[in-house]
Amino acid sequence: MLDQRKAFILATVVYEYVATAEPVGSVALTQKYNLGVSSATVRNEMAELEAAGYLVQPHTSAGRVPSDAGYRTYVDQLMRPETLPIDEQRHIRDEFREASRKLEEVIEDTTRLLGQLAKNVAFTVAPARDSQTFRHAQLIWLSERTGLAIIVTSLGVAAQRQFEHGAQIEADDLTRLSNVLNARLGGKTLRAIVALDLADIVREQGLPEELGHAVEAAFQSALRSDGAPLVSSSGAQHLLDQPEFQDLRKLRSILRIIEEQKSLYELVADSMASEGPAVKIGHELGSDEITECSIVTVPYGFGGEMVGVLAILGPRRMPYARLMALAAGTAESLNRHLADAEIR
Amino acid sequence: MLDQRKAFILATVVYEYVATAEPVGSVALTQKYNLGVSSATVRNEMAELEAAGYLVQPHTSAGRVPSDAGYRTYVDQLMRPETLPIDEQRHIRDEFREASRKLEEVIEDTTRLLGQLAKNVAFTVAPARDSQTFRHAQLIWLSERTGLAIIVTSLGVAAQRQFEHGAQIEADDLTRLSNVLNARLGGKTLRAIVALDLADIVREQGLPEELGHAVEAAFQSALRSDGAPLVSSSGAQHLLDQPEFQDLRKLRSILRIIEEQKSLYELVADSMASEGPAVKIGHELGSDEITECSIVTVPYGFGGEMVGVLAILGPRRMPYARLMALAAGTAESLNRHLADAEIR
DNA sequence: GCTGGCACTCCTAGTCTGTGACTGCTAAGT
DNA sequence: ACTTAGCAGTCACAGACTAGGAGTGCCAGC
Repeated sequence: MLDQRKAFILATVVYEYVATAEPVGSVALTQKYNLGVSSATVRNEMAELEAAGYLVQPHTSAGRVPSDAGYRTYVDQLMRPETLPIDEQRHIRDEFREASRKLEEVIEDTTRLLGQLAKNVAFTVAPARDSQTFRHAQLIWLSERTGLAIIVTSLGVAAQRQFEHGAQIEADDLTRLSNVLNARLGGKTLRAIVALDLADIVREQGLPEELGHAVEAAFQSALRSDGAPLVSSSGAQHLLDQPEFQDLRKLRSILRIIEEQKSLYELVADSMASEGPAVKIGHELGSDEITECSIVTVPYGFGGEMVGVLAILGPRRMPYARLMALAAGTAESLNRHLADAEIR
Repeated sequence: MLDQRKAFILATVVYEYVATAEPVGSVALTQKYNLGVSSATVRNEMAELEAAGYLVQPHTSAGRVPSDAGYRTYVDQLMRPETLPIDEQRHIRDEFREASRKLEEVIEDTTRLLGQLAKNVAFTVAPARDSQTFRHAQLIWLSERTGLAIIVTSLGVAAQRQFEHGAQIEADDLTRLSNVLNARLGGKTLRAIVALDLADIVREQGLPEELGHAVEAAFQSALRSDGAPLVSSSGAQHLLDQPEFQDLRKLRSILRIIEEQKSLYELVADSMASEGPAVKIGHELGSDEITECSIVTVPYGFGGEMVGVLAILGPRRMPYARLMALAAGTAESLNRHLADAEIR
C-alpha cells in the first residue's frame, strides 16, 4: 500500500505525463505542484516508487514515466472520477436526436461521434446477430414467381432475402405463413430459430418444400457468415498526433489491428460483461502489438441486457477520467436511443 | 507529340519509378533496359522531356521522376492495359459467392477485398438513397398500439420505422394501405415519393391522420439526413508502406481525408458518369492536400444504370494498369451480384 | 527525516564532412 | 546532324562528432 505522499506523487506524475508526454523529473514536479518538500525528497520517493514497480525510467538521465501498474493504481484508486461537462452532454444528446433509425447507421454515427470527442480512435462492437430476439417475419408476394422474406428482430430488420416460389403460391399463402411463423417463433433468439426445423413448419401448412428452404435461407442470412459481430472504427488520424506513435513501425502495427475487425473484437469481447466503464492498460490487453495502448470500454444495451461495447483506444498516456466519463455518457445516450427504437 | 524514342524513355522511367520509388537516372536506365543508345543520349532526351513537362527533377543531382503530365501520357497512350490473372479473377468471384445479401455489407466487403488486393486504400461510394426506385412498402401490425413500416427498394430494405397508431387500426387496414401505396408508388424514386403528399393518400383511405404522418416519416428516414451517400474505406495501413508517406505531415493530411466520407465522395463524385475505369492523377484531383496521390475509379451498377463508384487511392507512383484491371474486375463481379440480388 | 550541493550519466540537436549519384556541357567521332 | 566519351560541378545523405541540458544518485549537514 502506498502512503499518502507516495500516492500523491504517483498521481501527479501520471497527471503531468498525460498532459505533457515528457518523462517527469523531480525538479519539474516540485516547481509545478505544491508538494511542500524539496526535489531531493521527491527523488527519493520516486526511486522507491520505481523499485515498487509503479514508475519506470526510459533511461538513466531522464525523468520517470508511469508503468502499467502505475496507471492501474491511478485509475483504480487515485484519480478523481469526472463527469461530462454540460455542453458536451448536450452535444451528444443532440447528435442522437437526429440519428437515423437504422441500427448499423446509429452504431456507425456513434463511433464517429465518440472518436471526435475523445480525440482518439473509437470503435464499437455491434450487437451480435445470433442473440437478437426475433419479432416478426414478413413474407411478401412480389410477383408470380418471386417473393421477399424480411426478418425483424428487436433491433430492426436483420435480413431480407428474395426467393422464387412456385406459380401456385398466392399472396394469402405468404401472409398466412408469416402469421404462423410469428406465432411460433416470437421471442426466440435467431440462434435458436436457425437450429429448428423450419421447413417442417412450412410443410405443415401444406406449402411447397421450396418455400421452406426459402424461409430457412432467410433466417440463415440474418446471421453473419463468420459469426463475429460487426466492428466499426473511427478516428485513426488522431494516433498521428500522439508523440508515442511518431515511430512508423509502431503506427503500422496498430493501424493493422484497427483495420482488422476481428482483432478489435477480441480486445474487448470480455468487456461486455462489465458494469459501466472499464479500462485495460498496456499488457492487460493481452496483445504484444499494442502494449503501448490502453482501451476504455463501456457496454451498451437496453432492457437490462448488454448487447455491444463502445471502446476508445489510445496511448496509455490518456486522460482516463475524462474518457471514461465520455464513454459512459455516450453509452447512456445510445442506450436510451436503442430502447426508444426497440421493436417489441 | 512524342517521337518513339522519347515515348519509350518516358514509359520506361514511369515503369522503373513505379517499381523502385527512386528517381531514375540516365545510367541506371541504359544499364537496366536495352535502349540501344548511350546514357548521354538518354540524358539529352530526358532533358527535353523535362523541358516539355513530362519529367521533373527533385533536385539538381538526382534522377528524374514523372510529373502529373508524364503519368497522364503514360496512362492514356503508353502503357499496355492488363487483364486480371485468372487466379485473382477466381478469388474475387469466390468472395462474392459467399457475400451477404445486405447491401451495406456487400459494399463493405467489396471495399475490404479491393483494399487487400490493391494493397492500397480502397473506398466505395454506396448507391444514393434518394435515387433508388421504390419496390414495396409493408406496414405491419405489431400490437394494438404500434406498427412497423418497412420500405423496400430495388436494392433491398431501405428503412424500417416503428410507429404508434390509434387503437381502432386493425391489421387489415395496414395491409390495405400497403397495397395502395405499392400500386401508386411502384417504380418511382424515393426522392420523387418524398415530394408527394402521402398523407393525402392515407386520408383517401379513410385512415387517421397520424398514420399518414407515420408513412411520411418512414419514407423520410429512408433518406440520409445529410444527403451525401455513404462512403466506406479500407486499407489505410498500406499507406505506411509507401516511401512517399513516411513523412508524418503528409500522412496526417491524407488520413484525415480518408476518414471524412464527404471529402472522399467529392473526389470521385463525377466519376460515376465515366464508362469503365478512369484515373485521376495528382492535381487532377482538385485538392491541394492530396496532390501526391492518384485515384483509380470505376462506376458500378446494374440494369444499365450506374449507382456508385469503386475507388483505389494510392501514391501517384501506382501500378495503373494493374489497378485499373483490378477495379474493373471487382466492379464486374459486384455488378453481377447486384443484378442477381435486385428486387424487381 | 529532509535538504542543498555536486559529480556523473546519457539523450538530443546541431554542425560538419566525405561519399556517391547525378547532371550538363564540350569536343570529338560517325 | 546525331551520338558518345569524358569531365567538372552540384547536392542530398549518412555518419561522426560535439556542446548543452535535464535529470539522477549520493553524501554531508541541518
